[in-house]
Amino acid sequence: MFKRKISSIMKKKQTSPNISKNFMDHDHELCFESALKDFKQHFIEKELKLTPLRLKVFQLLLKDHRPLGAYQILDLLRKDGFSSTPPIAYRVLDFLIEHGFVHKIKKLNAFVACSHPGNSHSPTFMICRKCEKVAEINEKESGLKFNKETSSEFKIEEAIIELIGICKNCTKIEVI
Amino acid sequence: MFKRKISSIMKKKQTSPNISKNFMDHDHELCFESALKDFKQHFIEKELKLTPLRLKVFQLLLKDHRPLGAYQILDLLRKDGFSSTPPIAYRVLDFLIEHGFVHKIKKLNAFVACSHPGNSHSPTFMICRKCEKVAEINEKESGLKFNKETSSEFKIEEAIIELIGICKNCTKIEVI
DNA sequence: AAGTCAATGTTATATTATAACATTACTACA
DNA sequence: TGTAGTAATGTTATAATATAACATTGACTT
Ligand SMILES: [Zn+2]
Ligand SMILES: [Zn+2]
Ligand SMILES: [Zn+2]
Ligand SMILES: [Zn+2]
Repeated sequence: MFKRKISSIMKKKQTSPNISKNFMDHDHELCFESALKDFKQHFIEKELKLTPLRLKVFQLLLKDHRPLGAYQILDLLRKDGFSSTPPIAYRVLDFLIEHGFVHKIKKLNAFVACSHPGNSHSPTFMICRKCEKVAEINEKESGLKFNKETSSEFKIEEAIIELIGICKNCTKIEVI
Repeated sequence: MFKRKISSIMKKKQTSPNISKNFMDHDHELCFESALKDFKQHFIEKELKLTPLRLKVFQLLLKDHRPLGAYQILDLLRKDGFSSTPPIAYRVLDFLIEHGFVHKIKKLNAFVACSHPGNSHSPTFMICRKCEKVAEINEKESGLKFNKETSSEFKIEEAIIELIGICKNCTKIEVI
């Protein structure tokens, strides 16, 4: 009976994927460390060079699920003693984007750490205009699909999908 | 029997919406004039002021289903004797966007004439990276939907959806 | 040690967009 | 008919975002 209860909880967790974790209270220290570990692991697997600059930029982007603009990143780099002219940020960001560790949010001209690094993918972003946090959901989670018509008419190579609105947490706060 | 044939043709036209007309050969003069007529009609209905500048910018955007950047528009305006400092273009574009006559393509930092003016909507764009033309499809045509999970987790107010790829016409050309 | 190469640093500039204020030209109505 | 109000356009300056081109560094190779 006890076991059953646990398994029921487990099941509930699985069927309700935590797609908006980023917006809600969560153990962000754990979240941060886990993402960082993943990041480092991918560098090893792909035999990429993890330099202090690349690490620093990724850590900055992991801070709080809020995207950072290139010039915000430069300011933060300056504080840490790195060089801080525009190409520094853009080059590192290009590298991290190319290898799937970072995405650019077109709506904001800003950058976020990828939530599913390693796999190339066409992510969908939810952008809360209130708390300004961003969550990335993958294709399966979003339930997003184009109909046969569309796919037969146009060979899709890349999809930019950004949803702007209000997150669950900010809705909750609004009601109070 | 003759009537029947016609209605069958009509039906075929309806069930196969011409969502990628913009990419294919078509009577663009008709396309242009029809869009322009619509545009003018909406100005009357909404009691907006159709100035020479607004008309000119919209006409420029109707030219060939290719988006134009603000500074491209300014160059074209200059040739027509209009003033051509940045705020001129951005203000007119803001106005046209606000009233649903124009959209901005984030991927390209460029602007296109709306294909379904009058109705506020969250359009989906198909952007051909080869011929650089753009087609707008509405929600029903795209068959795009988010699952219940997503909509319960996040209150969507605006959706930016841009599909980059190769259009039907450019695919055809590639094969040849 | 000299050569190679990727990463970072530096300088300059391109591209996209907005702020702030001035002028024009149409409307209202005194 | 003049003048106050207002929306549109014009002007000047500058902000924000991004890239080109070349120099330096430092690790690794031979
Ligand atoms: Zn977190
Ligand atoms: Zn929020
Ligand atoms: Zn046309
Ligand atoms: Zn094409």
